[in-house]
Amino acid sequence: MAQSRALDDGTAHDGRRDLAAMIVPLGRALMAAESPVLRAHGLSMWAYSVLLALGEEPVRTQNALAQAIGADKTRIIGVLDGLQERGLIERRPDPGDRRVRLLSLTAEGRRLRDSAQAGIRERETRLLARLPAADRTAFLRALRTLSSLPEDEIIDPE
Amino acid sequence: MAQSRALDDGTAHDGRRDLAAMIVPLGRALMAAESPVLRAHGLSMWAYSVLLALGEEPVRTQNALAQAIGADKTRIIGVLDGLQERGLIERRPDPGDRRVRLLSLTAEGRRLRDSAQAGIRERETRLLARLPAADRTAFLRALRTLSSLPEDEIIDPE
DNA sequence: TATTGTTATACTCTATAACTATA
DNA sequence: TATAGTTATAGAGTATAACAATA
Repeated sequence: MAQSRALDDGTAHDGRRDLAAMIVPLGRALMAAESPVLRAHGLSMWAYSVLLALGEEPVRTQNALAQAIGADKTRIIGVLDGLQERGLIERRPDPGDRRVRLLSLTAEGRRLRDSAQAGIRERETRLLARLPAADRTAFLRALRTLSSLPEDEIIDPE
Repeated sequence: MAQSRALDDGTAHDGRRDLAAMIVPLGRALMAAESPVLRAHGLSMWAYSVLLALGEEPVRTQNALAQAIGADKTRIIGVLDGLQERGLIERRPDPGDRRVRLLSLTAEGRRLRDSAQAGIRERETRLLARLPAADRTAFLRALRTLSSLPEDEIIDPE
């Protein structure tokens, strides 16, 4: 039968592996790289995500917060409990609609988030230093473009 | 207290989010994009990974195959059973050491893999078309560089 | 009746440990 | 005894469904 691939090394087409085959393990390794920093700050991955999301913009409902970080609303309840007990976030009922919880960072939460993020960024910088400067900026620009696309357009690009 | 971030939108430093915060959801979306193609071919994500890994180079032990695709050796046994039953892979004892199983793709396995990969690549191409050509090539080059690093060097870059 | 948050349950995925067969 | 593969068990993580409070 016809052999449609010059080299049978999994790098058909333009000589690369599938995007997901490169990106997913890279993401896993990046999470593993973050983990000691987060552990030193007493934060789980989800807790750190929450701190980041609350810094981005004040969030009005827990459901909205959960969706913003790609989690189920039931998933983050324990996380919010822990952060609140440690005084890193505030969670109080909205006077206007006492069903919803207004979520915000405390000053200490902001400090901890910044400290953890600084450690993470430092490692990222060293990793990115392996790329030529031009590739690095293009990589980051492309990454920002792709990661800001709505998920639908990634799943089914036209 | 001092506000160390000009804008509190989670984009400190060089105006971007954490690498993992961009890459991990992107990887998830890419897997979601692959999933209908794989389902149409009757393949799970792990089964597809196995077909790709066997295409890259013949593998001598199941343990080595599992590690190559980032799985536990116990995790892929059911996957191999299914692929073998469908005649997509061959799995026979090594005559030299009958403990080990020699793993290889059949012609039909190769065909199925190529067909699935073609569908996946087509979607990827449309997605990457959203990037300027220069960014696209730099992105792919950088991605190949980073994803080919040993995991240790990503976790703890010097 | 609908919605927010919560709790309880079930399900999936993954890792660990125990077993067999070969060496 | 050590290793490759397999099976069985247990654990973590996640999603689904039921519940209480408020609107």
